[in-house]
Amino acid sequence: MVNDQAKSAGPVTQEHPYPPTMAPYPQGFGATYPGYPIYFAQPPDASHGDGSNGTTPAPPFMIPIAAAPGMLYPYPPPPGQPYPQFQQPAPAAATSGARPKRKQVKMACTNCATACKRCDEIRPCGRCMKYGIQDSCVDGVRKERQKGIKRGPYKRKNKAATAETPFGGFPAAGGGDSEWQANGASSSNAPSSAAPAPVHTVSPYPPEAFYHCFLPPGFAPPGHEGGPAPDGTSNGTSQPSAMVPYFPFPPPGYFPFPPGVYPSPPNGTQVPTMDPADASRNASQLAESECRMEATGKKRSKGGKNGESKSKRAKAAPPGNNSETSTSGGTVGGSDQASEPGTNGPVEGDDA
DNA sequence: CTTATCGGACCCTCAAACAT
DNA sequence: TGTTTGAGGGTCCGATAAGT
Ligand SMILES: [Zn+2]
Ligand SMILES: [Zn+2]
Repeated sequence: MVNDQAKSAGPVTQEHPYPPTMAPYPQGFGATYPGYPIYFAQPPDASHGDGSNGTTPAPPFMIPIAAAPGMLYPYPPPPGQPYPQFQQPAPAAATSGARPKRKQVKMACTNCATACKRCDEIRPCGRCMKYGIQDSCVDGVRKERQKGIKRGPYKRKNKAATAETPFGGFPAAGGGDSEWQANGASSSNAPSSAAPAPVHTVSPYPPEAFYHCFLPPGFAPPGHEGGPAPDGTSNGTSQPSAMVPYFPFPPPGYFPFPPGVYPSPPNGTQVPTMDPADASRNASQLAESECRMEATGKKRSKGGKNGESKSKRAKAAPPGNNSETSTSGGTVGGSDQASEPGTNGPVEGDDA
C-alpha cells in the first residue's frame, strides 16, 4: 500500500556510493529513490551552467539534474550521439507521493542477501566489488516452491475494478506495475490480461539495479530482465538492453571507476582490482556484516506455513500498528536453511 | 559521524482455484 | 485451456545500535 521508503526520506548515506568514491553527489535529485547517484542525466553543458556564480561547478559526472531513478551516465555519449531519453512517467506518482514499485533483482548474491542489501544483476555485484570480495559473489540457490499445497477458495474480484490503476497513472504502459519492467520479460505469466501492455521499446526507467554503466571494452552489457544467466549469457537477445546506455569507452577525461572496481570482463581478462590489503579488510568487514541465518538464525523463513501468511500481514497491517512481531514466528520455520553456503557464513571472511 | 545490524515492508513467481 | 488469485520465497529499505 504505502511505500516503505516514502515513509521517511531519511539521510541514509550508506550503500549508495557504488560509483565508489567520487565527489559526494547531492541526494534526492529527481530520483524517486533518494540517494541514488545520477550521472549525466543530460548533457553537462546543456543547462546547468553553474559554477559561474562563485561556487565551483560540479564535476561533470555528478551534475544534479533530474533523471529517472537509476539512470546514470558515467560520461556523456560520444560526440554526435544523443542521450537516450526516457519518457517522464505520469507525474501523478511523483507528486502524489506514490512511488513506482521497487524493482528487485531476480537473485541477489549471497553476500548481499545475507546482509540484506541491494544487489544487482551483474555478477561480481557492485556491493561485492566495493568490498573487494568478488570471489564470493555468487548466486544463492533459490528454493523451489513446494507443490501440492492446498489453498482455500478464491475470492473473485471484480474485473472492472482492476481496469484502473491504483494511482491512475501509467496508462496502458503495461498495466500498473510495468513501469520498471523491461520489456515485460520479467513475468512469464504476468497478468497480461489486464491491459494490452505493449512492450516498451525504451523503458521510462532503467532498473534501479543498474549501477555499472561503463563496461570495459569487450564486456557486453548483460541482459536485464531475463537476467544474465549465471554463466554469463544474456537472456537471449545479444543486443544491449535498450535501457542501459552503453558507451564502450569513456570519453577523454572521464574515469568513472576508481582503480579496482571495474567489473571483471567475461573472458577472464585480468582487471585491476582493489588493493589486496583493502580487499581483505573489506572482506572481513563484509563478512561480519552478515545478518541473516548464520549469525542470528533469524529471518530467512517467513513461517507462513501456519495459516497466517506473511503477505496477509504485510498488506493488512497498517503501518504503526504492527502488534505482530511476526518474525519470531518465522524463526521457527526450521525448514529452510536458506540457500546459504551456510558454513562459510560470516566466518568465511577469512579476514586475513 | 560512519558503519553494521536487522525488523519488516515490499516484490516477484507460480501453482491452485476458477472461468470459459 | 486460459485466467485469476494469493501465498511462498525472496529482496532490500530504513531505523537504530554500535563503533570510531
Ligand atoms: Zn550482491
Ligand atoms: Zn555480490
